[in-house]
Amino acid sequence: MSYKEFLKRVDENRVIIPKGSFEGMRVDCEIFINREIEKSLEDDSIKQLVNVSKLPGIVKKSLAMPDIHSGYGFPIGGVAAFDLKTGIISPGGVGYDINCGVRCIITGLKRYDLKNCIKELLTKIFLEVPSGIGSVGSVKLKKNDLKRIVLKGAFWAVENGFGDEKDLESIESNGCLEGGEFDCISEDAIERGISQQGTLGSGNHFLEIDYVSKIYDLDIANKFGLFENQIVVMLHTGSRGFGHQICSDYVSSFSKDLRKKDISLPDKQLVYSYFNSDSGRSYYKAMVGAANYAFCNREIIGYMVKKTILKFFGKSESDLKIELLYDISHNIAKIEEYEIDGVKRKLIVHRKGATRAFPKGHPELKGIFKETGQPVLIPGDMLSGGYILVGGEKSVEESFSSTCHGAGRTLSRKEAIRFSKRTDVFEKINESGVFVLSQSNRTIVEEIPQAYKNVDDVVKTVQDAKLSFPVAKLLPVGVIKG
DNA sequence: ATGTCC
Repeated sequence: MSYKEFLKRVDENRVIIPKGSFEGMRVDCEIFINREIEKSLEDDSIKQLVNVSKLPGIVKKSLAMPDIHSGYGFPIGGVAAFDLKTGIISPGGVGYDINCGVRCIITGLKRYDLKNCIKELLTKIFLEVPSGIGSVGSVKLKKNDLKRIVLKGAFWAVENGFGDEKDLESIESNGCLEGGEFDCISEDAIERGISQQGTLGSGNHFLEIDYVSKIYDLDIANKFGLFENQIVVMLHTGSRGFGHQICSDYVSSFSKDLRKKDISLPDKQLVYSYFNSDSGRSYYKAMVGAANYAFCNREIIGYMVKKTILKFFGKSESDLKIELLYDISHNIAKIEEYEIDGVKRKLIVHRKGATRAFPKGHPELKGIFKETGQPVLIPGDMLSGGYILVGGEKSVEESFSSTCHGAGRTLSRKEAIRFSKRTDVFEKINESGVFVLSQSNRTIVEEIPQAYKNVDDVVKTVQDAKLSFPVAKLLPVGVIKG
């Protein structure tokens, strides 16, 4: 049986699976996807989306963005909101890399300035920022430091000289979620977290030097300080082994609890606990701790990148104008309020491989972002670069204020490795003119451009659906793949 | 994503 047969196209950018198509569905499923990307939609990710629609307390719809692909329990690219009083919270709805996200740093440099020194500069950054699986050592933490990071997020970096205070207003939730609790985090997680702060990690994590290849909205680009041929840095990482251990601890404890209560699941990976329960609240507090760890991680790495570039050119901060544009989360569950059928309700919104995208005027946005909408940072594959978007006017009502997070995979990691055995994947990279560095060839092979959807098609869908719209397109010059 | 299988 194919899940695809149950898809009904409602407009050029959306398909639904109506409630009732499968037993146990509590709400409709809805995927923002145009006809072009629908061709690469896999049955397994639709099945996962349907499974999510069966979970207790789900509100409105089980949603997915055009970059949907198969994940642990929940699909990546999925958005699911649950009632705070009657609904659940699920580690699989957040992902193993809690608060994985993207940071964009803008500079006063132009493409031309790096023409003859990109390899040298990127190599310096590669030596400065630890990357690769199990990478350690960029900041020495004591247990009390970790405790404070869990509470304070990116602010810890600022108060310890690894960040700038003015950065905080350009980080989603100011770089700190409230309610992190150290006591809800295992000794194993603490042990892993202590050594990994300020490291990039592996897999799809990266640090990229791009140039602005196109401006779509001149007014917003001006407000953001973006201009054509400008050099910007995009970095993508999360909470490393710390968040991973927290996710895996709660997956196993929730799984035991559910077995004890004899509750059957549509998929054993779809473990959950009621938000309004001791175990549910405990996961939430630990998840917030990991989210704060990730905010701190990106702040520290951003600071190291800035220092390295300044030293490389022998210039001062004011000369090179290196500033944080924005820092977003795309693996997180957040408490947000929405009006549902005329009634205001508090929900726990799970965004797994989906980005918050508040439109201009949203009460939570401050300063310049109130006028422009929230910046949304979208990486593509390592050769295609990515986009800077802003939240669009339909996001709040249509998608719990969410949009896509990237290109989305078409090949699993295993499939990418298999593909690489019969194709010379390095040829394409070498011919591209993009300088790629990695600790591991395996990472490159898993992350080949052929393993990803076309990011332009993904962005076109969310733009046409008015969930977010493009401000600038970025193209890579040099890439560090973890 | 991940001390890529305690």
